[in-house]
Order: sequence, then C-alpha cells, then structure tokens
Amino acid sequence: MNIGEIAKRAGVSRSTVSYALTGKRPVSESTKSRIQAVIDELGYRPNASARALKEGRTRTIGLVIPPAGRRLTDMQLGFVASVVDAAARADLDVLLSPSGGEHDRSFERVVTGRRVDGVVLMEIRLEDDRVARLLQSGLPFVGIGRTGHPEDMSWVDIDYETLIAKCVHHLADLGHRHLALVNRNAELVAAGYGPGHRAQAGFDRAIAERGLHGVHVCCADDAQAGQSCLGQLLARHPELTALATINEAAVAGMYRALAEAGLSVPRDFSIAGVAAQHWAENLHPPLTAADVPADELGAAAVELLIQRIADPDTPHRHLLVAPPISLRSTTGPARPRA
Amino acid sequence: MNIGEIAKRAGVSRSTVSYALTGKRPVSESTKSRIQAVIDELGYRPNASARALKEGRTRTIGLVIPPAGRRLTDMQLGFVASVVDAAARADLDVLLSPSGGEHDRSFERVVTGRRVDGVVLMEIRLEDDRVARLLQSGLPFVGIGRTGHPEDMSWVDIDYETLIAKCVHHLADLGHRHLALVNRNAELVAAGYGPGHRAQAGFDRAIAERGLHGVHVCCADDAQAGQSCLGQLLARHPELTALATINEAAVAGMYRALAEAGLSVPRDFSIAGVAAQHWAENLHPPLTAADVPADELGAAAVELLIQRIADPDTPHRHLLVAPPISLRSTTGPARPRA
DNA sequence: TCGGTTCGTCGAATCGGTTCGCCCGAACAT
DNA sequence: ATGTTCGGGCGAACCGATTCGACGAACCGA
Repeated sequence: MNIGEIAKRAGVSRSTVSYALTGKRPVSESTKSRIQAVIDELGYRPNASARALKEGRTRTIGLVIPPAGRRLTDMQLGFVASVVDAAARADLDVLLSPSGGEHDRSFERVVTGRRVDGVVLMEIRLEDDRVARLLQSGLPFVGIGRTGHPEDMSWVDIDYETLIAKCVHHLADLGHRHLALVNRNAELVAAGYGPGHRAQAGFDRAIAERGLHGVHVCCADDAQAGQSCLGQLLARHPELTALATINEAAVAGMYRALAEAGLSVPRDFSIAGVAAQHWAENLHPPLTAADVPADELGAAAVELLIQRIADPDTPHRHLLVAPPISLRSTTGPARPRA
Repeated sequence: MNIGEIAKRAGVSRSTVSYALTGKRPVSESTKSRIQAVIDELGYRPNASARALKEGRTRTIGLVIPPAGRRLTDMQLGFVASVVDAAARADLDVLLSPSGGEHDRSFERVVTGRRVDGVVLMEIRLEDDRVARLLQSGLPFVGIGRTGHPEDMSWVDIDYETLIAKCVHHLADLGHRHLALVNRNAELVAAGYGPGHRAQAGFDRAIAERGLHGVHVCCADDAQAGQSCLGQLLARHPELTALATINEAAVAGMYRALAEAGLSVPRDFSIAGVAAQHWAENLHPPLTAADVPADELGAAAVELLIQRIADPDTPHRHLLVAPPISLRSTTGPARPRA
C-alpha cells in the first residue's frame, strides 16, 4: 500500500497525494477529500523508512540505558518513563539501547546508522567513551548526568555534591558528629560514575567544614546488600549515629539492619538521602531526602535534545537541580548509641 | 558518508561495495581490503533507513508497554529487561511504545508505518483492541499475556488461574478456611485485564473445591494501597487468616497492615502469591510465592516473534508457564485470630 | 486584450542502499 | 580450437516517499 497506489486510485499524481497529506502546497478541497477517501478505505500510512531516507531524519530518538541484566533504580525508571512520555508528546519514537561499557553493538547501531535524530544518555561516568563516540559522530545528544568535562556537552543533572553536603549539614545541625556515606555499588563508583564521586566530594567537604568524622562505603544496589553492608558498618563503627546516602535501593535493607541492631529510627539513628520522591515516600518509615524530580529532568532532557536536533550549533545548555530536603521520619536529634 | 563516496574512493562501483559488505556475492580479497580500508578511514556505516526501504524490513521490533505515568510492576520490568536483552542478542533494536487504551498515536505509528518488523505486546486484556489492530494489520506480534480468544495469536503467559488455585490449596492444606484474594487495581480488572480475571477464576474454583470461604478485593498497585486495603479487609473480615495475591507491589504494604493489626506473619496470618522471583526474595519477610521466570518469558516471546517474522504463516504457538510455589516465610498453619 | 499572479497539478529527480542482469577474461573440458 | 563455467566486477532498476521546476487555467488590473 504505497503512495503510488493511492495516487492511481484517486486519479492524481503521487506528488499531489504527498502535498495533500503534508499541506506543504495548496490542494483543492475536492481532490483532497477524494484522496482522503481512498486513504481511509485502504488504511494507508506513509512508509517511515522512505520518509526518513528522503527527509534525512527519523523522528526517533535513542535512549541509552544501563545494560540489561542490571536492575534500574527507581530514579532511573523515573527518568526512562519521563523521557518516553515527553518524546511521545512530541510525536517522537524512542529506540532503546541497553549499553554497557566497551564496544556495544546496540549502541553502535543507534549512534552510527542514522537510526535516530538524537540520543539521551543515562548513567554517565566522569570519563565516558560513549560520550566521546557521540561527540565525534556529531549526533545531537543530551546527558542525564555529565562527564568530568561538562562544558562540552548538554546535560541535565542532579547536584549530588550539594545535596549530600546539605544532608550532612542537616545531620550536623541535629548534633550528629559521626556520619557515614553509603554510596552506590563499588564497581560503578570505581568505573568513575559521576554521582558517586560528586557525592563523596560533597560529603568530604561538609564533614571538613563542620569538623566531623566521616566514613565512606560502597554498597550494592539492593535491599539485601543494604542490610549486610550497614550491619557490618554498625558493628565496625559503634560511634556512628547517622548516615547519608544516594543508594535508594539499599535503604529498605538499612532499615532492617538497624532493627536487627536494636536501633530505632530516628530515635537512635538518622538517615538522610537523595531519592526519587515516590520512593522516599513509599519507604517505611518515609525517608528524609532531597526529592529528585525525575519527570522534570527527563522532560527537560528531551526538550534540550529537540532543540539541539533543530539547531545543532546552539551553545550547550545545562540544568543542575538541587531540590530541597523534605523532612520526613528518618532524622532526629543525635543520641549516643549504647 | 554514503556508499557512493566509499565506492569512488576505493575505485569500484557501489554494488561492489555492497557485495563486499554483505558477502552475498564473491569479491576478491584485494578489493575487499581496499574497500575496508576506506570504510575504516571514513567511519562509514550504511544508512539504516535506506537499507530498510530496500529490504522491506527494519531489523527493529516494537515493545508496547503500559502507558507512561503508570508505574510498571517489578515483573513487568523483568519482561521489558529480558525482551530488550533477547532482542539485543539477536541484533534487533527495540522501539518502545507506551500505549494505553484508545487511539494512541505512538501505537499507531509503530503498527502502521512499517517502522518495525514485529511487536511484543504487554498487559493484554481479555478483549483488547490493540490485538485487533495488530491482527488486521497483519504485522507479526507476540503477546506477553493473552486475550479471551487465545487461539488467534501467539503468546507466552503465566497461568495465574492454576497458580492462584495452587496457592489456595496450599493454604487450605495448612488448615486455613477463610481466605482473601487481593487482585490488581480495580480499573485494570474492570477493563478486562486477563490475569486479574483468571486469578479470580482460579481462586473461586479452588475455594469451591475445598469448601472454603473466600473474599475478593482489588487494590491499587503500591505499598500505600496495600496497607490501607488490607487494613480495611482485616477489620471487616475478622475471620480471615490468609490471603493469596497477584499484586506484588502491594505486598510490602500488607506486611505493614498486619503489623499494625498486631498480627505476625506467618504465625497469625499467611500470605501466598505470584511474583517475580527477585521481588519475592527481597521482601521482608521473603514471600512464599510462585516464582515467575520473567527473563525466560521475555526471551521466549522474542524467539517466537523472530520465528513469526521469518515465516508469518507458521501456526500460532503458545507458552503457558506455571512455576512451582517456593516456600519461604509467609505461610504457616492456620490459627484463629483473637 | 494582454502580461502577470496565483492556484492546482504533474513529472522527474533524489535520498542511499540492495539486487538483478550482463559482461569480460581466465580456467577447464572436450 | 571451441564451448562451458565461474570468479569478479559494473551499470541500472528499484524500494516509497518528498520536493523542485514547470505548466495550464483562471483571474486580475491596466
């Protein structure tokens, strides 16, 4: 069912059908309705590949997510959902590419075969070869997250450094003197995962400013790990009375570890973190946390990307968000542990 | 950077470059390596749209997920992950379409514009117009889930009816006489969501077979809802001592409701369900449940789809899985509530 | 009545690949 | 010497849209 068939049955040329559909040139009402009738009857839709070939754009964006197999965090899910949603609103399709580190065929296909008009990239490292590939390819892209050279690209990001510092100050204000930072999983941080490093920087800075004691641990991104990790931490550091974390997936397990240790939250131990609002609210007890507006960030990323696609030479734009900390039920005045 | 440019620089015709790349006709080693050198130098990759146009296939499959805005369950996430993963292994790209009920532009684009070679459809209702659209369009597709006329399509599915019946029998064996079924959210079930109805059918059947008493409730798919829903249920039905559920997202909240009511699990109250293995294990306490092998199902769906794409006239195939119930920590002997 | 717009339409070129038919020369069999 | 096969390569058609230049008819003001 191609445009030629429609043209033939409507008794016009193919170009007229095209103009009737796009409206890029005037077509009389009578022929327009005749064409439309044929189209409705045959259920014709223009072939996307042919259109993309001629127009030079695919009306599709790529979304590069962490590799399959690894579980996405709730926040990342929020990003994906909002990107997909924003793209749909702009009548763009989304091509999913689960891409890890080295030569990933899926990533290469997306970047290199003109399959997409632009790319949204997630889980960016301080040094990230996917960013390098995209830069050299000239394909428009926007990061959710940023590298160590953030001027070279457009991005939206969460200001983990500031937020974790805020958490520390909040806890310090409550009298806590011995704090821990529970980071994301060790492999990720070792690979140069930006938020992990920036969170640590913010933690160290705030600890120093307030003259406190801080310990830093990595923890796999699930409840089991959170439980065992904090269990060990509590045993090894009996002086700890609070922690800050960016590892939302581990928090539920931390609660269990505290319960096991006979510590009640927030009476004996305080936790402050950075998490998707939905997640923080649904934990039990609800987590005092900086509520990351995942939907806004994803939508903003798509908006930036659409602009870059329209004009690849616009200067890069950046959006760094540092939402306020919502006080819920997991932080309270310091009380020395037994 | 098109194939003509490569041909020119390598001093051969365009067709020779094409044959050198696809290997569909013999090309001498010497010219092949000359062509390859030019390609490496210029970083050429064939234009996917042009190839798709000529070949008549896109090497892309569509994945239709529940509409954005709604949160995917852990099991659904497992499906998505495994579909994406299986597709990547087969060098297929995945186009994501979040599609709800009525005329969804994203769904229409995917189905109708020859953007994809086939579709994996999720969250199918007993009567589903997306299935109808796909059938009439002739596009190969495979359901994760099935309609009320399952012979007309290929699908993989979980046998909720059998599994919930098994749960009931398991609980009955433990001496429970008054059981509840906690279903997914009411809108979904009202809209004819298959698993919801089949679970209820299995529940009713088993209840009747064992001569028990059963109540049936719908519950929104989150912990908050699970808590309030079960709270009310316990108050209204003091005779209940156990429940079966397919609503994995609500289980954490049910635990809370039970704790609030002063009931301990499994001493005072038992829960058996159907859930993704990962989820059941990570709950606290770990849920006695039929462990749904989400990765296998997703991979099987892709495999079926690839076959249908290769030969659209093969008879439909079906895969109905009923994994055994893993006994964990949430079911025990009945004990009348105070 | 004549030249200039404007409207509606058509034909042909084009996007970047794949593929079919054909051709040339070397190797081989008869 | 003659026919046959086959490796290696070329040119052109084709996939299904968009888009540009052109063209006839109607319409306008001078």
